Amino acid sequence: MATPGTDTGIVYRADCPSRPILDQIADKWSMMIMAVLDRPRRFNDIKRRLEGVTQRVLTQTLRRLERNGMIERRVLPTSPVGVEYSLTSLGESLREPFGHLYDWTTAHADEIQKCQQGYDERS
Amino acid sequence: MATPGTDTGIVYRADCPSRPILDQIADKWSMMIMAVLDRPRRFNDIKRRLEGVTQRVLTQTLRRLERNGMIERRVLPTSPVGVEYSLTSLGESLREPFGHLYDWTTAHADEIQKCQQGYDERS
DNA sequence: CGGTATCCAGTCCGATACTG
DNA sequence: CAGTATCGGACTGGATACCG
Repeated sequence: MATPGTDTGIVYRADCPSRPILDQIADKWSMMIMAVLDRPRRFNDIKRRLEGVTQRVLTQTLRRLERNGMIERRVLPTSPVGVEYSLTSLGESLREPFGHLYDWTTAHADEIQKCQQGYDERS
Repeated sequence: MATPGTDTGIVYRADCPSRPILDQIADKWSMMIMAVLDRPRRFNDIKRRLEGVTQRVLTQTLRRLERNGMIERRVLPTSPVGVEYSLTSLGESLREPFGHLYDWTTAHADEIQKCQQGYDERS
């Protein structure tokens, strides 16, 4: 047995406050939506920028982000009606960590693909 | 209509290289596993630290992380057999962006909870 | 335009049992 | 210890239709 006293690693207990939050925000579409909201944008504008997202999923994700205080939903008094989504200051503050993650993915995309190929050939 | 020339926001095309990567790594368990791997750890050690994860899901997630080159799997010549997981240098480089995200969640946990309460009461 | 409602297929996930 | 195999239910996501 290893000396117990030296083992000080993280333990993610079920009641760890960051766990439910990661559940809510650390998914693909949430991150892409927030990346796209560099300024207020309307529903279909967002939809066009996230190639492949369905209306249903986009609506659901926007609702969840709104509930979590990341974005704000504003109905425009136009005809026909328009709806504009924008980042709150809370959401704005999340763009930076998300940005780091995004930068990391673009920087290491090739390396990851090579790892996958190697793994698949081995197995 | 807004002046088209000024609209330079991000568009996440389907062939954007970061999208499949986010699919693979931006999930709850992956992030928690990598946070826990501050040093090489064995399967059940990891399992104990991620309260609530099932053996099945942990195995699947570890396999995917291994395939993507984030972690390394090493069978220990012990009896009974042991298996040790550790971060690769690629995985190590991801801990920093993940760390930022984690710090953000802990820093804003209260604020998010209040937003959720407000939203739920309004609706 | 920006949704909601409904249906349905595919996927995920937990529980359980078994193995080298 | 560290898995694999299997099964059934829950949840998710896509397609479609319809609405204010």
